[in-house]
This record gives sequence, structure tokens and C-alpha cells, in this order.
Amino acid sequence: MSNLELPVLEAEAVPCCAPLSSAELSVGDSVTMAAMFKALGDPVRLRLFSKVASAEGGEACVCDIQDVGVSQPTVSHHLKKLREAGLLTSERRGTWVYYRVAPSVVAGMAALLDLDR
Amino acid sequence: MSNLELPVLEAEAVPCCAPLSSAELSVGDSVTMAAMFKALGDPVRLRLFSKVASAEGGEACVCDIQDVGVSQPTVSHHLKKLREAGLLTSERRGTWVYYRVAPSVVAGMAALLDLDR
DNA sequence: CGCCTGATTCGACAAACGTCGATGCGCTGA
DNA sequence: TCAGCGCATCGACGTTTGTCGAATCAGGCG
Repeated sequence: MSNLELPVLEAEAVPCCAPLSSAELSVGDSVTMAAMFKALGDPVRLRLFSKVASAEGGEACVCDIQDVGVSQPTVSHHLKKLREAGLLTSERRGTWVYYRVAPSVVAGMAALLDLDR
Repeated sequence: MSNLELPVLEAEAVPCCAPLSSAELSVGDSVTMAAMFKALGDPVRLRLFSKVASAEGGEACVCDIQDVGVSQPTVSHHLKKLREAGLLTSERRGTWVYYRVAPSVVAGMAALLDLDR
């Protein structure tokens, strides 16, 4: 990854939104956006993300989604990756930690892939 | 990846298109879709993909896009990955090999990320 | 045919990744 | 105050990945 202490991406700051078909991606943007796609590039992470995205109220606590076939530390590790990529945000409320998707970040990825426009 | 000889995905067969917000992804679909996102999860590959997607006429030969800062065999390696993920198709015409994006596959990814609907 | 150019395949290697069990931290409730 | 639960971090491990140079394959052209 050549990911030496990547700063956690700001949840509301998507670097680029123009469709890939409209113009060539800059080197810097390609690094940022690739990190996001990479975060969804693991089946376990994609399922975790899916569980949060489809959760009632738009949020889910770890205990609700950790049944994905790997150990609890591994779930925590993957959630951290998704957080660091800017795709999820987390908040502790009492005993539980709740995760939500960062809508604008995901929208930015979708916009990038919207090739016919 | 536990990727023992994944078959090249059929360019026109996207397994799932419903937004992630609507329902939880199945295990099988998560594997398939994660492979696609993973293919875009490298800066070099994302730039190559971007170059093809934004090329005039919707296609580009390797020689036109291989200036991404890595050696030519590495470019070929990355293009193969993108092909195996179903995101690009290639065709040899004479001396050159031309790459195109597989629009429906990319559209499927975009649909998955379209969370507000 | 034999050479040149474009592109893929091969073999090797360091770095990054996914996974686990053990451990640590934060909060709640007895 | 201390036990217990939820979640994160640590340390270690085998596997996968990205990269390269060298070799190979595929066409065009003299």
C-alpha cells in the first residue's frame, strides 16, 4: 500500500467527483480514491460496510454486525480500515460503539464510476 | 485473497446491483464485488483505468497509457488484473492491443454505492 | 526468413495484508 | 471498588501483492 501513517480522511472532504470518463485522474487523486476502493476490496470489509449501510437508523453497533465469520479483533481491524479510508465514522455511546457510513464520501466514489455523463 | 484461479468474470454479468443501503450483501456477492473494488484499489491501476475510461473513442492501446511511473511489465500486470476483475476488455488489432471499459460492470459498482435510493 | 517493436509471461523478492490469541482500555452495574 | 462486558490494540504468523529484469510470444516489414 505504501501507506505509512495515512491520515484519516476527513469524512466530508471528497477530493474529486468528476466521472472517470470525463478526465484523467491526477496522481494525487488516484492515491486518495484508490485507498477508498481498496477499503471495499475485501469481502469481509464489504459485508461489514453493507451491514452498516443497510442498518435501521443508518447506524449499527459492532455487536450487531460482528457475525461475519472472523474473530472479533479481526472485525475491529477491518472497521478501523474503513474508518481510516473515510467510509465510516464511529461514535462511542456508553458501552457500545456505533458506526455510520459517510454519505458524501461514498457518493464521491459513485460519481467517479458514473461513466455515462 | 484466497484467490485460487478466479475465473475471469463475464463482462456483461454483474451479480448484484441493488444499493448497499437497501439490503445486506450475501457472502457470495461480497466476494465477487470485493474483487472488483479491489481491482480499483491500487493507484496505478486506478490511473490506468482512468486513462482508458477517458480515452477518445472509448479505447486506448497499451502504448498510449503506459506512462504511469512503473515498468512496462508492471503495466501489463495491472491491466491483466483489471481484465480479470471484469472491468476492462482487451482486443488485439495488428501490432497493438486495445483496452475498453466494461460499462455494465462499472455501472453495477456505481449502483451498489448509490446509497440514497 | 530474420529482425524490430509492442505486449505478455516468468521468477524472484521485499512490503503489505488478513488473520489469530492474548492483552489492554472504557464503561456499567452490583 | 471490583467484576464483567464491549471493543480496540499488540505481536506474531503465513499469504498475497506490487515491482522489477529477463525471457517469451505476436505481428509487421525489410
